Amino acid sequence: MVSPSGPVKDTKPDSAQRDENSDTLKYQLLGPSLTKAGQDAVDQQKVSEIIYEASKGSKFFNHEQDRDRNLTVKIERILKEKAHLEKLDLSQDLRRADEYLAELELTRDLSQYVIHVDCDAFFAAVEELDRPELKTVPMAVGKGVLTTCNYLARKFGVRSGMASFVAKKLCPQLILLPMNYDKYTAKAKEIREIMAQYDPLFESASIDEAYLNITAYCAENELDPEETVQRMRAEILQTTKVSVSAGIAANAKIAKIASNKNKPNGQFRVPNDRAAIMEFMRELPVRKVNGVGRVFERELGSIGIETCGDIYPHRALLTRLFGEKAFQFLAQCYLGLGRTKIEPVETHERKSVGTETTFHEIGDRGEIRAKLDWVSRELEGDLARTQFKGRTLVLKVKLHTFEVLTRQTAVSRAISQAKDLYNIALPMLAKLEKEIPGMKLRLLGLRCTNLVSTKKAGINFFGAAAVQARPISAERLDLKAADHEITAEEAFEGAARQEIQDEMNDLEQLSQEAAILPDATVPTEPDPPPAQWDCPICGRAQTADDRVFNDHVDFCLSRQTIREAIQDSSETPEETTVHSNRKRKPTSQASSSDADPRQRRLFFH
DNA sequence: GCGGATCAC
DNA sequence: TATGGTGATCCGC
Repeated sequence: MVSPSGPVKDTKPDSAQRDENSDTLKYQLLGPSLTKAGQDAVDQQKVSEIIYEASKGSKFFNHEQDRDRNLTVKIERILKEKAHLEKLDLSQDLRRADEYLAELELTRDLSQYVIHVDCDAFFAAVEELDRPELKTVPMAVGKGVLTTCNYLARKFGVRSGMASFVAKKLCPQLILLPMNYDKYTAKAKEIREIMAQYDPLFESASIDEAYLNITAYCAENELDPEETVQRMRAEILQTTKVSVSAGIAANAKIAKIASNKNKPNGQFRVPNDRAAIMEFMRELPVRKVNGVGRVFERELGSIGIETCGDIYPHRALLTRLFGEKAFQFLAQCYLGLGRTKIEPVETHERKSVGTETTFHEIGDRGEIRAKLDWVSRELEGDLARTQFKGRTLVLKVKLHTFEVLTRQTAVSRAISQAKDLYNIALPMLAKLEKEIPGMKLRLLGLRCTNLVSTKKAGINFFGAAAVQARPISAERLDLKAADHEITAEEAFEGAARQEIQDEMNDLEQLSQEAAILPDATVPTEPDPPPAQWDCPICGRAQTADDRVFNDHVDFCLSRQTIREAIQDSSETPEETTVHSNRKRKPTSQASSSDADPRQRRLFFH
């Protein structure tokens, strides 16, 4: 935690500097969804005061204050660097920037009609369908933190992402409803069925958002994009009783921005015309662009970039101040470029599976282990559902101060069982406890990365569905070259190997079905000796050296697995008990693609 | 490759 | 009294 020695005296901070940046902090506390719709008629000044007063002195508040101070320091560095750069000869940087802009311009594609469809206050709207009387009162969905609120609630300054007790301060009569995720999923499905008629390859960006390419539909039906979208929105409203808003543009980035223009129950089009697009972007606050959050907004603002049009005069500085990726992202913002390729989300390759849970502050080591046990089992279930194993395990903790730490361990073999997850995670946890005496947690999470698919290999190798299996299969086959095409022979070998692996896994799973996690819930474990830890599997004392220790645990795990597999192989029932569609967790799919500032997407045609 | 940070929803 | 869960990417080391 950076603690600047005393309040920062800055020559020209964001706006006005009062008592220790309370302005920027208050702005920070307003939350991330400030730029969303429905806030125009709200007295932000008053709202921020109320939030500030409600939060003051809490641990959350103190953490936000720390972050705010750190950002102020970082911005100071940026400003100093900028002043330094301006004394130099930047003609090289300027030329490079202009070359890149020219190169980007060549990729501009105005031939497609892309739309972004966004349900209006979706969760709240679905609840209002069941209970129409809620339409006339301010209402929000979510416990602890709000996920959505209706437009009446927004009039009070209530927003998604806000702590509910703060929302109650802003609007004491606010009705709070618990989430009904299954209900929202069902309604989302109805809406998607309609959207599929307009673009069968549409892309779900989240439960309540989608991108469609309606170019073909417009041509076939001899309709304007605007008429098409009117028709689709009317159809959705009529048959599902949910209103949606839409943006129409030449690419996904602008369509997304446009869908917020006439919310709720409206649509907005930016014509497929270069001049119109450039003009639209020129006055657009950078914060409206997907990928620019509160932090980047402040950083950009500090050097005088508030709208996308402001990017151009600063183009020579951007790479040095924010990095290559950020420059490329901003260049696309200035030009109004974005992807035109819309594809089903299933074609995306998943990169991680994780679970985390927040609880009341816990300092007791036994209780923390019980939480780890629970999270391990949750993750096992999620991995079974998604059909993955992981070769890297990431432990995440949030301290009682709201500070977040992660630790990861690479495992030589892919794991998915609660017992393995727990056993790999425990040493990481123990090490943290050693590093942070008296550690108190408010969150614990586990995530698997470096995924390996456990889907049956069979048809995927030869059938049309091969697209999904390819990248992972390549890894499974130990192919070194990423772009290596899989031959039928290799595929067969891979499939055969997979069969064996699956069998092993099944045996493993069966053998552990009755087994309780070893030492999983030992209530009070004495502190490990300062220089050594006990291996969670064999119990032998090991050194404190990370690598040696982890290697040993890994070794123990694989040995144990083999032993159990042999023991149990005499009695192998037919079927493995797979955790089939158990409780469904709100796994909002990753919203895809044009979301990251540092991610560049070029589209050649 | 690891850990911190940012971002979206 | 009290501030979420899932997934992704980028940066600096």
